[in-house]
Amino acid sequence: MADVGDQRITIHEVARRAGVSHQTVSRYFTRIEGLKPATRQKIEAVVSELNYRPNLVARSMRAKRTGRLAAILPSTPNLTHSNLLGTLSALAQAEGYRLEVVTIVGDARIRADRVLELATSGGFEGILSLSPLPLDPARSPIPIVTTADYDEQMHCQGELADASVVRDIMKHLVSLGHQVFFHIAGPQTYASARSRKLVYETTVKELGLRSHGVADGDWTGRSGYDAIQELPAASGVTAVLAANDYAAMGAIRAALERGWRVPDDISVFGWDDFDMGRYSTPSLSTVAVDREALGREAIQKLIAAVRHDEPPETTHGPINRIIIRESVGPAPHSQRSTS
Amino acid sequence: MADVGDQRITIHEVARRAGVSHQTVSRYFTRIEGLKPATRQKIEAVVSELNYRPNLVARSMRAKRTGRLAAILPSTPNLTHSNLLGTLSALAQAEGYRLEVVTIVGDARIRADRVLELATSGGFEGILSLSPLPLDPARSPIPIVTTADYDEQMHCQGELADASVVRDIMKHLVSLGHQVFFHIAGPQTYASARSRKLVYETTVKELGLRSHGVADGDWTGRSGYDAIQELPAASGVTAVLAANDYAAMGAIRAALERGWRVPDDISVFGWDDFDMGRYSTPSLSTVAVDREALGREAIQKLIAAVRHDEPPETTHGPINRIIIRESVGPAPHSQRSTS
DNA sequence: CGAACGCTAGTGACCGATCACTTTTCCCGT
DNA sequence: ACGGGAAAAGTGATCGGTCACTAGCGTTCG
Repeated sequence: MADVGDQRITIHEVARRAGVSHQTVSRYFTRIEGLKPATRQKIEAVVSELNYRPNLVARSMRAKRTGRLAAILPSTPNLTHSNLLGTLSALAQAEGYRLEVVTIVGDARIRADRVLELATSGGFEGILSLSPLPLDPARSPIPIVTTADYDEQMHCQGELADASVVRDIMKHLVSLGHQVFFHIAGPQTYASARSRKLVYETTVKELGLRSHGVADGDWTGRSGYDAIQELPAASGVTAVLAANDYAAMGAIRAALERGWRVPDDISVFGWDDFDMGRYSTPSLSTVAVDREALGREAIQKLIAAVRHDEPPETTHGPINRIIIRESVGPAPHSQRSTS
Repeated sequence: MADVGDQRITIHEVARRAGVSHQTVSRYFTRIEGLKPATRQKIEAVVSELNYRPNLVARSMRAKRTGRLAAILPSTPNLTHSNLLGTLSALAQAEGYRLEVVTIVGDARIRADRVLELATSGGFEGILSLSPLPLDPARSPIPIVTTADYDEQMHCQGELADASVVRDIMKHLVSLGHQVFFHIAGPQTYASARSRKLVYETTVKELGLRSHGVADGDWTGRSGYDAIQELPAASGVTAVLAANDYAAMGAIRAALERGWRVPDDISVFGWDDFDMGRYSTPSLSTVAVDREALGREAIQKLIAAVRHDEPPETTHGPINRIIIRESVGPAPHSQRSTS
């Protein structure tokens, strides 16, 4: 048994047993080169015998540099974040940082509090938030970057990308003969949800389309289901744009239950390209978001901020890619006419 | 405007400005009572003016007690963990601990390494793992508890619960006239996947059923899709048990594409009760897992270990609940041997 | 009235690492 | 053989808090 009596092994204990000074042991862990082979061997033996590992808390207190970044995830499961996290982690690692992914549960105020706590805790050098935060970054002693997907400011420029896709979708639907539209929105606390709604409404006006309006949703299947179920029978809606794939799934279910065929009577678009959408019947038309590109950009921005470097110029290609699957088709010829 | 020149504000600076000793400021943050109102007010004023918050790294170095627990999530999206995390967080908070949820990406070895690093970092008092870890808990200086869902040892006793559900499902299918079964398994690194497979095979023998065997899956929709697509046309399989809902969705898709009606020609069972399963067509028969109960139990066990208390006796009710939806029906051209 | 006690506040050591600086050792050229 | 300089190793201070102990002061009670 290595450690006896609940006593944590310290660098001094290792130094004592190896017959060297504590500083030499410290060097062993920070700059491997610059030690005589004999010395290194002595230390190595003791370290592996005691199974010693430096106390990172103590290290980071003295050294200031912890080499750790935190990625804040929302607790809502509306993100396919697995790939994204892998990418982020790898990128951070390549730059010499470790990425710790932290999920914070609770309402907006609690989450902002906890993030501020993380920021002032001294444990991290920078924070990357993947969810909206009602937080003034100036109150934080370390850089906080919000991903482009949710960042207000970035959306002023990123809006074009988002906008063009929503417009593209609607134009495509128009070319298939659709004329009456319906939008199931996401929570308006999310900039991305706000943006999609805004562009939807703008495009309706711009192209002179008819819209049955916008339903308030919350990303869930139920919200999509309810929205369609409450649609008047004579609304004439033939094209539905849902805020994400869950809502779209619910919408399709409700439509089928009302006896509307999808896509023969009504077309449905989702957003996010969740795994399940490919395998459901009908399979889901959706928008694949290149979250990797967004994440890459965000973490590069963060690392630059941590290092007090100039932020890298943002050069991303197309972020959103439209995927047409079975849930979208031509508008029914028989005009189920007006309200 | 608060902090000037990148200089972190320390407790001494606060003490100086408030005209008290650093220890008094420390008391202000640890034990609010025991300060004269006048003193407290002076400190409060300075604290809010400077926007000071204690450095948690320094605090936990001296105090040893960090009050923080880490919950390790797998990066695979096969868990509906949102509710669970809320529950865990609340329970921990009630016991005076803060729960930090950490997602670790990478293969098993990397993840074990990172967990060990977290354990020895001094930042946490205990670790709760929601994914399998190839790690010897004895190597960790702090308690590591794995949730019942994945823990080898617990499964020896928890197996009954799991087993009875798989058996119940199969018995139900038999009562509907099904005789030829097929199992799409999950990764065998997961104890839960192993257990389901084991019980499947046992029950096949026990009830004298015919089985087309077990396909190796990885929780994904694709693995379910491929498994069904590769099924020989004359296999005679009429009942499929998938390891989770994703695989089940893929299986249904493949079946439909081969011209098999679900559930008229073939019945499919999932596992996990994901949101989408309720809204897909056909809706998915599945098993709802009371992860909250599992999580509650696990975190209580962890906190007991951290405090060197006796572990609480495990008293959970039924964990798994079978949900029958449209994807399951009577066997085709029924030669029912029913009850 | 004084000793005992409780409450509030202060002093200096200490947690376990690294940093800055100093001392010792080693190697090499003349 | 020796001086010089680089490489290796050591010494003590330090990061920002809390802990253990002590000092001052007002209140209570014998």
